[in-house]
Amino acid sequence: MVSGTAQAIGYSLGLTDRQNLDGVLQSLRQYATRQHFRRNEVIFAEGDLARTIYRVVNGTVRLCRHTARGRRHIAEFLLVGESFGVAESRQHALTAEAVAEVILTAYPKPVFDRLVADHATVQAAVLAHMADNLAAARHHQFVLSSQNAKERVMSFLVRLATRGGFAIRSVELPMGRQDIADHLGLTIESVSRAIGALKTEGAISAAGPHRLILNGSDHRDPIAA
Amino acid sequence: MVSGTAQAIGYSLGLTDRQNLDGVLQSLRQYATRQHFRRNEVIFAEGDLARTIYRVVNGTVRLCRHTARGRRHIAEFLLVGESFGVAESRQHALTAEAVAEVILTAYPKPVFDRLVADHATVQAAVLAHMADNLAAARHHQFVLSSQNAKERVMSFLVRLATRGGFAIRSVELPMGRQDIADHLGLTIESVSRAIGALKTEGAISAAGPHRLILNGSDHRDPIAA
DNA sequence: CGTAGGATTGACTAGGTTCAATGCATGTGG
DNA sequence: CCACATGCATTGAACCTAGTCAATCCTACG
Repeated sequence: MVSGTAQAIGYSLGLTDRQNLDGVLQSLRQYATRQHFRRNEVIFAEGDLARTIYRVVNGTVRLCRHTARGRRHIAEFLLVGESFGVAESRQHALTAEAVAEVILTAYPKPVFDRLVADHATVQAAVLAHMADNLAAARHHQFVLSSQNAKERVMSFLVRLATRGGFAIRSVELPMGRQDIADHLGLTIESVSRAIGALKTEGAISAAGPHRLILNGSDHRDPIAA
Repeated sequence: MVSGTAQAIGYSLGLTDRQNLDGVLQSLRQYATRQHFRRNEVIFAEGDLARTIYRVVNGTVRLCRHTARGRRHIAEFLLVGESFGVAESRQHALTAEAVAEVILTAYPKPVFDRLVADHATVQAAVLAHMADNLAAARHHQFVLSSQNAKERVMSFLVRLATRGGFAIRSVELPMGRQDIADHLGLTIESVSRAIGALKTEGAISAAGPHRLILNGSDHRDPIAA
């Protein structure tokens, strides 16, 4: 995911930028295949054997869990340039689905695992990747446990906007309202109303349901606030 | 200097046998110190430099985050035998506090890091440890986003009871109601009412506020349910 | 056009929070 | 040994946010 920690570890070990996870995968490009998935198509399911590591070339992926009672929780969205399936030891703990049309690069896990076993710098990259995932998961824990509907939606928009680098004011929402709801622990109606409220407050503006603009430099971290 | 020493230790102790994190820490026991903290004492704070890895010898630790508005979120509790501070690259992302009197074993991080860098089996252990943490964090995401007050409390009790091994019916709650509330995203009153409701339903019984008994084999996984 | 799927809005309800009071231990000083 | 204070936990009542159920509105696409 966003590789803040990866950078830090990389520097502390005197590595170059190529030794983050992307660089590692790059070095496996001769083993890579390109895969294409349609909207809502399952990439792998919870419990499947983990044979492949993926990197998003285009589109958006959701990592989710379905309950027998029909409830669904989306643990994470993967955007362009982000990788998933790296941490799994044997089986996938979550289901991966294409939010919309998705193109992925697929790397065979055995080859990757061998690279990990043989190179300390690769191991550091994997550790950093997992540390990033853990930090993201714990941030989301905080959002879910301590924020109301409007705050959750705003946190989500800000995180989307700031993924992978510096703040951007214009946010594209590749996923539908139901996906957002299942990620934030809300209903689709509450998400809609929260977005509406943020619009009337002037915190955001809309250029269609899937394109929002964050107004003001008010994107302060709700944790610090 | 540190590097050579750590490597020598690794070899001399036959690290291949010590595949989990506990075994790894065990091999560092000559560098370990014992630390003692009182109830509510801060072990390290968010933002502190990560110099030490801890293992709980006795008592319970909470990993939490305090906001400027006075809200608090407890990401995780650490019980006897569990380790924390392993994942941190440079700074601690969370604050660690003693829930009650706590005794910890402290391992200097530089020595540990050196061991990690030099031994593939140690790296595998650290990766497994982080994968466990990530799985726990994502499970908690699910609890927070998809369950109501009673379900959250029940999930919490079941997880406490089944930590580290097989199901136990009698659960000790080392933490107070406020800690549980801040972990589950509820208020102290809702936790109290949920426990009361579970008692009248017969799902649990109480032998004092800090000792509960889980009745029935009804500890079904709410995810599968 | 007309249809279909998603998004929005409205009215009502329910579950959790808030505020406030009471209960129940433990500990301390007279 | 009792009286009181202190810190949690529990209980009660009013309120409010988000959920539920249902209708309507878009907008993209045959």
